[in-house]
Amino acid sequence: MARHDRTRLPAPERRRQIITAATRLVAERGFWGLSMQDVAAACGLTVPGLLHHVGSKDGLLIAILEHRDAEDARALTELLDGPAPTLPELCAAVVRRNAGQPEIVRLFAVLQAESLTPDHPAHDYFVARQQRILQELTALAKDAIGADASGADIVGADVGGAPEVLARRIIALMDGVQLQWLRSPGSDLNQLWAATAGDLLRPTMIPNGSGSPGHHNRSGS
Amino acid sequence: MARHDRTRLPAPERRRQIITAATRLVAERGFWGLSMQDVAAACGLTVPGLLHHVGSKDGLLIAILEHRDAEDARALTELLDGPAPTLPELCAAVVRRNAGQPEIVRLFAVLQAESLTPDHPAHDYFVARQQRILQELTALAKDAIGADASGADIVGADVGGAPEVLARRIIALMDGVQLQWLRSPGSDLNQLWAATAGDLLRPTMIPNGSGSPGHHNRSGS
DNA sequence: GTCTATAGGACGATAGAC
DNA sequence: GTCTATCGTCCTATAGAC
Repeated sequence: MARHDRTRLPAPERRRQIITAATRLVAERGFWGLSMQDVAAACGLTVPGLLHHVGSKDGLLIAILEHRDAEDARALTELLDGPAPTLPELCAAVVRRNAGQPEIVRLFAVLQAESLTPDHPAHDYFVARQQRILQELTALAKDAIGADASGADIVGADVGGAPEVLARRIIALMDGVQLQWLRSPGSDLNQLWAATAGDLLRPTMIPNGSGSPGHHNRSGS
Repeated sequence: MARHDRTRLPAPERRRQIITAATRLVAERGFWGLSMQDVAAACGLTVPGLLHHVGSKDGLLIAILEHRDAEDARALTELLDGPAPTLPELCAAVVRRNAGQPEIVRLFAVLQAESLTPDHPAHDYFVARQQRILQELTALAKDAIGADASGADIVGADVGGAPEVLARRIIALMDGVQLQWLRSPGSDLNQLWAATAGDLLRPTMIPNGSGSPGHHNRSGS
């Protein structure tokens, strides 16, 4: 139907439209299952028209991830400009945000698994992302544990690796809970997280939410 | 080179070879990224030769998953024929087994994410699998909690009470830890699990543990 | 900035010989 | 049980007109 009668959008707006549509499609089929033709069709474009904006299929994926990074950074600064949140508060905030954008969470879940192999175009991105998140959360965990006198025994009473262990635990729980959430259409992520992980952190970490984070945690998975 | 000089294997043996090779390739690229040509090449076959055995691409995936089910069932009965293990013991046993077959773990990680969308050929399989595992683990968790004196009144009250929450927590942690393991080539899954989740279950499940899992909440499913 | 046209492969699957 | 040959479809990407 709509062949020539499509409005010619300005480039930035068109780009946003492309990224939005592509995000949904990548979330559904992964990168290997994504077809440029489908993306173009979803935007009312032809394939060459689409390629004019993103250069290549890999370029499209990179554009998606960069756009996601920008959005996350924006949302996070907004999230952290109030009083410094405690670790469980921060987790809850991230979960609350993710609960409203299942498409994005699914995008990261699919790409994170798909990109485990080194030749995936998003492999390096996700390795770097994983390291960054682990570092940031570990720093926050260090503050949280330091503020809690009895915190040592729930975290493991083990070596000095306690903060990193706690960070890894949180990341693992978040990833796993989100997967369960995505597979159960009726469920609510906030509720699922509170039930599954809430009282795992709260009674241990909560006393006086002090500490000066200055670190960022990115949402996603 | 090797064109006609390939040994003509008997069907069952050839089938096993195909499934083994395909398992590795699906683990690397997912189902959408899998090409029958690659599978055929890995087996020293042409594509029609491969299709003769598995019927179609979907048929190949089903064959892979069915073979996996059979293997898992075999390993599990072997695992459970001794004295009934406690919940953390069972977890450790599963982790120990998975640590030896990263390829299989990766297969499930990739397919589990990829099959979140309903039109994926393995969607129904993974929904059923998730339900089955949740039920089994919940039953075990009920026993574990029942053995805890302080948890006597936990069960009941609400729909999907404490045992299911514990089961979900274990599943989430396992999925998340395995993802972290797969992304860090040097790491050891047993160690990672013990550090991240080990003492999360032990102090809670032992009669005198000070853990307090008394928490009612509903979790969607 | 978007189009038509087309190149150039790779894909899954079928038919039929051996 | 495996092959050769081939079909039709889909893909990413390029060239050049408007």
